[in-house]
Amino acid sequence: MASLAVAAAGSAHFRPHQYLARENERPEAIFRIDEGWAYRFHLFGDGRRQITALFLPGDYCEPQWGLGQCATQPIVAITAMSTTRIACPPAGERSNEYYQHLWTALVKTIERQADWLVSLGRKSARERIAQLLCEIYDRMHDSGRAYAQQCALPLTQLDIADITGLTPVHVNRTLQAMRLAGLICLQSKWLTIPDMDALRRAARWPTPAPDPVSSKAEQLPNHLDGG
Amino acid sequence: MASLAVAAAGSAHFRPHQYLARENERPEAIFRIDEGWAYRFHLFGDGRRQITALFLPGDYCEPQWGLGQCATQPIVAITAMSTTRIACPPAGERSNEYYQHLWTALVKTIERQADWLVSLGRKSARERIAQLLCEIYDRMHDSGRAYAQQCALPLTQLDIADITGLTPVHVNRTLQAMRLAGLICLQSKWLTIPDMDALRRAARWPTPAPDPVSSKAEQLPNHLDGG
DNA sequence: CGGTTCCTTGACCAGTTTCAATGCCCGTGG
DNA sequence: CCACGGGCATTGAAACTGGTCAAGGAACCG
Repeated sequence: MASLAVAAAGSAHFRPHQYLARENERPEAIFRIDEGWAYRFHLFGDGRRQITALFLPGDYCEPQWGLGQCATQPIVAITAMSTTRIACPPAGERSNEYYQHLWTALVKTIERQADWLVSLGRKSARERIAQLLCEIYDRMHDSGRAYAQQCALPLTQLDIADITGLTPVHVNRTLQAMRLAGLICLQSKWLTIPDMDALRRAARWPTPAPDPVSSKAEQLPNHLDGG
Repeated sequence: MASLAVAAAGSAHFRPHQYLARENERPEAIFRIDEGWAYRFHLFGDGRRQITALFLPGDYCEPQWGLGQCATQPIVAITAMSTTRIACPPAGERSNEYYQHLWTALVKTIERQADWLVSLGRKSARERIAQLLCEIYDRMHDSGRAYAQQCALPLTQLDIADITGLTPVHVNRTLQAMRLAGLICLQSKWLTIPDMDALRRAARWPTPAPDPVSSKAEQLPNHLDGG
């Protein structure tokens, strides 16, 4: 994707666990990620944590700042990162190109979050983890950072737990089961997917359309009949 | 909020359970909702369903169509609806006002989804339902449709289940417990909240910042120390 | 090489689901 | 006017997925 080179204003680097933004802070620039990973999260007073977005190389972090919004959730680096700063111009000086570019990124964010809502709301532990790995692989692939069936995966099991809404212990057990089933191979922060289709099936993602012949009416919510 | 009257092009009405959009359809207009409720959802082949967005009066449905995207998930009306159509102009004819207006709506969507991710990933049944009711009340209040401590709530318990990622049976039990606890009063599609603060506390929402004095380091994930 | 972080495993527990059945409410039609 | 039927709410009992607590071991880093 052509990037917003016009507005580029220098670069920024972050170390692991360093904050890219804190809650209620007004960022003065959007970061285009050239290298490294980060995540957005919510932390409860009692220690529960939920990660609500993953930022991979090629992503904008975060496009919604472009209209002068405050950051609503903190963002921290997972790995060392190198990014390009894209200044947030005042209202009068925003080009159509600027809007369209970030708009596209916003829409992608919404779609990914919607997929995640489905995952957290209705999928089993194995399905959630499979979906996460599929999504990560696809995104790494799309940005040219996957090789053969492999890509980097710098997440700890605790991170995976806080993305998928599970406990680290259960993530561990589920990963082991998936390894045993030959679905994945995961060692030293490196992910190998021997059979992508199998993993996608395990994730129920992307969702294959239900067969219109075999799917009987009674197995669907019957108030979805289209009025 | 000033609406995009400029681009308004007639109105559209829907009956309960009628589709506003189907998957992979390219909508020719955005609907500004004047009256009625709708939701976006994902349906699995095996019957599981997850609702990923709720559209209430005053909302745009869906701002992301404004760039010519396809609908990625179907949307159906909950109640009878009346809406105003807002044409999606081709790339060359989009005003800055158009972009800013819908941008704001997109960002709000992202924030609501992020809150929902936290809810589905880390909250108990009671917290999720409390959060849902808080959010609905707030949104109805903001659009001038709440009176005293009350507002309409045209959702069935099955709908609530598919929003909160629970089973209808458990929603029923949890609602009863909340009624018993005096947190809510819910009858004939009408919601009364005797004590908004109590309900907000039950929802852990909006999240009160953890007390910097009493929150010891060891009860927080210790890799969030800011690098 | 010492300390910290992360992974792994076991035993037990709890919140939520599943299955099944009953009853209510309400719109429809005889 | 009342019987019927469908969707929805309610309840109980049993099962299960995933959570909690606890401890040992491997891997990593300065």
